[in-house]
Amino acid sequence: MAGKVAERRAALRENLVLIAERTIAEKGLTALRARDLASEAGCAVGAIYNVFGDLTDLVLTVNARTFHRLGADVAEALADAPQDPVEQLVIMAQAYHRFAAENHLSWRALFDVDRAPGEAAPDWYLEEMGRLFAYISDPLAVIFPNRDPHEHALLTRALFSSVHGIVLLGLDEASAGVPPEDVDRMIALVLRQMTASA
Amino acid sequence: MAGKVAERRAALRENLVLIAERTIAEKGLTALRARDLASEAGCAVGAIYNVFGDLTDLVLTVNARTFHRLGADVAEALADAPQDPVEQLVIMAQAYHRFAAENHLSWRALFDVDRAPGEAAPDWYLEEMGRLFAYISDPLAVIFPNRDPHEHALLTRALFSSVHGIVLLGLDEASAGVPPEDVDRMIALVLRQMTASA
DNA sequence: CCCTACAACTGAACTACGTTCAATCGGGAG
DNA sequence: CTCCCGATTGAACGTAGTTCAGTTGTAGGG
Repeated sequence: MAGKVAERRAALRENLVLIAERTIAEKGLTALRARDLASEAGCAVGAIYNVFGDLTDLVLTVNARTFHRLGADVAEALADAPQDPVEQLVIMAQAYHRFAAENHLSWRALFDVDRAPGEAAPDWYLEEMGRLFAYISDPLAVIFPNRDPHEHALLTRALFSSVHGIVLLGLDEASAGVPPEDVDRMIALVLRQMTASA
Repeated sequence: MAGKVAERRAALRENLVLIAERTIAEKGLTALRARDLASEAGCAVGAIYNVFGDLTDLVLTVNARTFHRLGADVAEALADAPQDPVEQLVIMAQAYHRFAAENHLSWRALFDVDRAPGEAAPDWYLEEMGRLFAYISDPLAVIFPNRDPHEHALLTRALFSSVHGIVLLGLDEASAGVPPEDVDRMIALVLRQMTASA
C-alpha cells in the first residue's frame, strides 16, 4: 500500500486550497483565518503548517490557480475572436475586465498578498504574466510589423498596464459609479486609438 | 489661559501625524505600530485613541497630506509646462510617476488602507481626485474641443487610469526590471498616441 | 503478528497586534 | 485652596499567526 500518509497529506492540501479559495472568493483575503480554516477542514491548526510553510504560501497557491483561470478565460476569448488583431486586443481586454468583475475578491487577492520585501516573485507568476503578455504581443506584431523589439515590448507592457489600470480604478468602489459598460468603452477607446496607424 | 489641554492635544495630534508620516515613508504602512507610535511620541498607547478614532483614521490623515503633496507636485509641473496641451499631459503624468517613485511607500499607502467595506471614500479623497482629473480634463478640452461631455469624462478617466496602471506596474518590484526611463517613455507613448487627431 | 522508530498530528501556549477601560492625574472654575 | 471632570495612563483583553512538546498512527523489520 503506497503511502496512506502521503495520500491523506495530499487530500488535506487539496482540501485546504479549496476552502481557502472559496473563502477568498466569498469574503476576501482578509477573512482568511488559520483557525477557521482548520475548523472547516476538520484538522488542527498545526496541520496547516505541515502542508504549507505559512498562510501566505497557501494564499499564493490559491493565487496561482486564480491567475491560471484568468489566463484561460483570456485565451478562450481570443479563440472566439475574429481575425482582426485590434478586435482581438479589445476582446481579450474586455475578458480581463469580465474576469476581474466576476471574481473581484479573488482577483484583488492576486495583488493584495504582502510579498516579503526583496523576495522575488514566484515562477508561476512570471510565467502566467508572460503568457498574458504574449497574448497582447502577437496581435501587436501583426499591427506593427516593423517595430524595434524593445519598443514592441514597451508597447505591450504599456497596453497591459493601461487596461489593468482602467479595470482597477473602474472596479474600485472608492471611485464608485463607473458602470461596466463604461469600463468596456474606455478599454476599447484606448486600445483602438493606441493601435491606430500613426 | 485658553486651554492648555487643547494645546497639548493639538500638539500630540500633530506629533503623531508627523511620526506616522515618517514611519510610513521609511518603512511602509505595515510597519506602523500603535505601541511604537506611542513610544516615539512619548505618550501612552491609549492617548492615540483620544485624538484619533483608530489607527486607520491616523493613516487617512497622513494619506490626505500625501495626496495633497502629490497634487501640488503635479500642479507645479503643469505651471512649468509649455503651452502645448499634449506636452502638458505628458509632463503631468511624468510628475505623477516621479512622485510615486520618490515617495513609493507613502504613495502605496494611499491605496493599501483597508477601507471598511461599503464605507464611502472620504471627502478629501474625492476632492483631490477631482483636482487631478481637472488637470487632465482641461488640456484634453483644448485638444478635443467638440467632444460629448460624457465621452470627454470617460477619456479623462481612461487616461488617468492608464498612467496610474503604467506607474503601478512599473514600480512593482514583482515585475522588476522596468527602468524609470522606460516608464516615462511608455507614458509619453500612450498619451501622445491617445491624443493624436483621429 | 507484534514491535519499534519515525513522521504526522494535536491543541495549548507564545508572540504580536489593535483596542479598551478602570484607575489616576491635573488644570481651571468657584 | 478645593474639588470636579475630562485627559491620560498602561495593564488587560480579544484576536490574529505561528510554534512545539506531547501524542498518535503507520510503515517496515523481526
